[in-house]
Amino acid sequence: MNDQLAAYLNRYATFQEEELSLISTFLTRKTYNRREMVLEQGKLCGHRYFVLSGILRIFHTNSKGVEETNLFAIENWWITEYDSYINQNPSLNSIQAIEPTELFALSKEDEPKLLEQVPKLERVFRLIAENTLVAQLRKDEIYMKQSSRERYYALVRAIPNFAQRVPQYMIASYLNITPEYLSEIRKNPMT
Amino acid sequence: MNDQLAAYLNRYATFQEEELSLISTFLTRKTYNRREMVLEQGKLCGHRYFVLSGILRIFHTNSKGVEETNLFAIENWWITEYDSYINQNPSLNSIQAIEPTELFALSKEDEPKLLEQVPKLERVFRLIAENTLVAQLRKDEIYMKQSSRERYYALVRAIPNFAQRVPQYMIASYLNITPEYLSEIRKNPMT
DNA sequence: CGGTCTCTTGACGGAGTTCAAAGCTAGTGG
DNA sequence: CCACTAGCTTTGAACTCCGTCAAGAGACCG
Repeated sequence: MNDQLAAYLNRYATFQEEELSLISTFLTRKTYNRREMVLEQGKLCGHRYFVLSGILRIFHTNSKGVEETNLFAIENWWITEYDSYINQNPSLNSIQAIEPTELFALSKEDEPKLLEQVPKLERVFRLIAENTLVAQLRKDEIYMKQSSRERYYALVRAIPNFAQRVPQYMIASYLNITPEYLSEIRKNPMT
Repeated sequence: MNDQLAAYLNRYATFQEEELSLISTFLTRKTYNRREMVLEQGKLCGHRYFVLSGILRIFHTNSKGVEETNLFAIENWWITEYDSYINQNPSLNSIQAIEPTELFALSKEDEPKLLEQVPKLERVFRLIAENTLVAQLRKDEIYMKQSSRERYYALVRAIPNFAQRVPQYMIASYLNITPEYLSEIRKNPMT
């Protein structure tokens, strides 16, 4: 079992070496290049992903042909296109590697088998979902009630180097502002 | 066991009558009047709630003394102040009944005991958490990328009678617009 | 019925958008 | 290893959505 994932899982429950090895057999390690697609808009999302290194983004192209970035995932995050993965609807979003990215993939078909063999993971996956929900609710509060400038600096403070690793137009879309206005914000940090 | 909750749980897994009765013993049924507080801002949130009838809202009073409503919960929703419940931080939000409301409460201390006695619920709670996350992500997409007018009508369409059951200033806050502007939107439905 | 809470109206201002064009940068191929 | 080019970022002017403030009109409760 990969050390990084083992350390991650042990934050949620205590796993024996054999359990970790067993879990490994259900995971596929994959590598993506810069800008490579992990999932295409319109397809079914059949996997959950655990990011080992790099950055993924979830986005779609809207009716005007403009990309809208909804989520990022960095190291040590589980991510998937939840609606498509859970309800097996065609995915409204694509998933793309921004940097060269390494990840583990767990398939939708394997998930129930894995949970049967390692029931402890049922709880771990619940806790992950709940923590993701708390993070999303926190994002909500920040993005609903704060100004664009505050949202930008909240993001920059939260993740060091993020602004250097991700193109500005993706950050602008995630923050729900235009690239032009983000450019202005960066020019005058503290009006 | 209450029929309504039994029907709800059976959507996620198959439960025997004895299991349902056992679950019942962990739940406390409570009734709240219009405008009564279920949880006060600043306290620890020690329960999850399943709404049988009525409406709850999660809100807080900001530094300017203005109420900000973050979430509503109607019939057949589980709700709690997630950050406080999960991480046992003092709650940043209050929970309040908008209408006379009936609910079941499950306490934080009882939850592990219940899950031990009915392990099947581990999976059910995971699915509930994941569905709540999907709903929240969907809200995010709508509220980040659509205009105030579109957000309002999306909400009205999604939940029949909602605008009649909830005061406008709470809806305005939830939609992140001023009551004044919501009033104008309602005056000119389709500019 | 009286008072408080809620909703509406209107004038004004500012944060953020749109559009168009120019300036950079970083991959790509020669 | 350099030059080209496509894509990204910056600039600026005009415009618009929506917030703020203040005052009035309903509506609901005891």
